Amino acid sequence: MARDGKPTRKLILEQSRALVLEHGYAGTSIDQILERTGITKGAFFYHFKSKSALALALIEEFIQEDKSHMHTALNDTESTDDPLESLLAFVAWHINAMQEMDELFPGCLYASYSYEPGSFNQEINDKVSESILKWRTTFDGLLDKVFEKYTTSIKVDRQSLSDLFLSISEGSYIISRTLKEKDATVNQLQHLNNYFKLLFVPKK
Amino acid sequence: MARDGKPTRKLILEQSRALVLEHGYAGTSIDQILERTGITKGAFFYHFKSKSALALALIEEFIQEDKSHMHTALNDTESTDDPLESLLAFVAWHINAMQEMDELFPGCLYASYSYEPGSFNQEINDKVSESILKWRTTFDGLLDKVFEKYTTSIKVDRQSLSDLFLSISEGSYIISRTLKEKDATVNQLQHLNNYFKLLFVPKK
DNA sequence: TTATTTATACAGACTAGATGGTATAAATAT
DNA sequence: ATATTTATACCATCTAGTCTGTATAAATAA
Repeated sequence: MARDGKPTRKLILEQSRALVLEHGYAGTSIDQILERTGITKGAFFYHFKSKSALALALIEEFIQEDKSHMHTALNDTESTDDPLESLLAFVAWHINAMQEMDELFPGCLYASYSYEPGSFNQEINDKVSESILKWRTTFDGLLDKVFEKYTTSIKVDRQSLSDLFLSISEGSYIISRTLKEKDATVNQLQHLNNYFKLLFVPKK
Repeated sequence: MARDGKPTRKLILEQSRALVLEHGYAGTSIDQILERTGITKGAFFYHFKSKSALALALIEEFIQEDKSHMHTALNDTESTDDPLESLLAFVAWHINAMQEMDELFPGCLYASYSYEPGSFNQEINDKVSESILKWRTTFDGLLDKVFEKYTTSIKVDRQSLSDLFLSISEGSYIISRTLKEKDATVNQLQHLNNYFKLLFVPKK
């Protein structure tokens, strides 16, 4: 056959993601990508038929990784008896993952894309929405189990509780980026677990 | 004297902000701005000597508005005796402001700029950082007073507590934008106040 | 074995249009 | 009379995307 193109494709995706997170998608030119990767235009357009095809591949890869982490976290933290323990462990899993990173978190493509939706087609924007919703439904599942055995110490809005993890995560990424504070996300998510601990009390 | 240019400048800033929040800064061309405002290139470059001068003006105007809201909120909510009440009222002020909007919140320029820092010069990026820090120090002030009269029901990290408002706000904006759910921010911030209520207990 | 084919992977010049920005002269408003 | 705005032509550079050609390596056939 021919030489293996996978490393090249991987290199393009890696460097493109980094560039997009620093300049935005529209602010990232193909020439910049070529410079950063050391490949040529021919190679780039062999792997991606257009810039928007790259945008799609970037978000699809990011979504894959995101889902993968989510499932790993779910599997690693499902407790047999106590659903609150599972919930706290799930959040703690992500806290731990963040803590183990030795560099600043490079940023979330959902947020990046969401602040320039006009640069993308419907398909891409829909994928971002779906991914956000996936987080909501995942927490819905975890919280439903908690509410079977626990009640809340004060009255709260049940629905929006499912979005709090993503809210805090995304918000903390922005703080972390602008202030270049690596531990921002870890600290912020810890408060989410504090909230859960204070909020839920065993039924009866 | 001569005719007044202020309305034109205001129009440029208004429409540019909207465009930047939808396409990003790099994704917004001057031609797009001309089309949207109905003015000509001559008029644009009469008011802004370059595109980056517009970027600076946009963030400066946004920062002004942000500070103005912050001060109004502080003044409207300073309670004489109870610092916890002030804190809760300060958050509630923003919840209320969000609730009174009849359209979807168009987005935060801090977040927009922070996801394409490579498009801006140091001066602009520094202004964004400063603005984020301003929120931190503001909450530091409010929380310091709370900690004089209250203690926490569980052990928490005091420092990062000052960033939680901005974290939740920024994160909820992203959710609100992608899912086009107007009330996301209101609901998320309510959980912050819930947390504060549960966390703080009067000293002795 | 060796020559040839074939599919894949890449190189780099080239193009048409977009981009930010300039220049200029006339028109418009106060 | 002066600041503002229009209208339009223009420029250098950047942009995404195309094109033709070439290198690679495995499969095939002699």
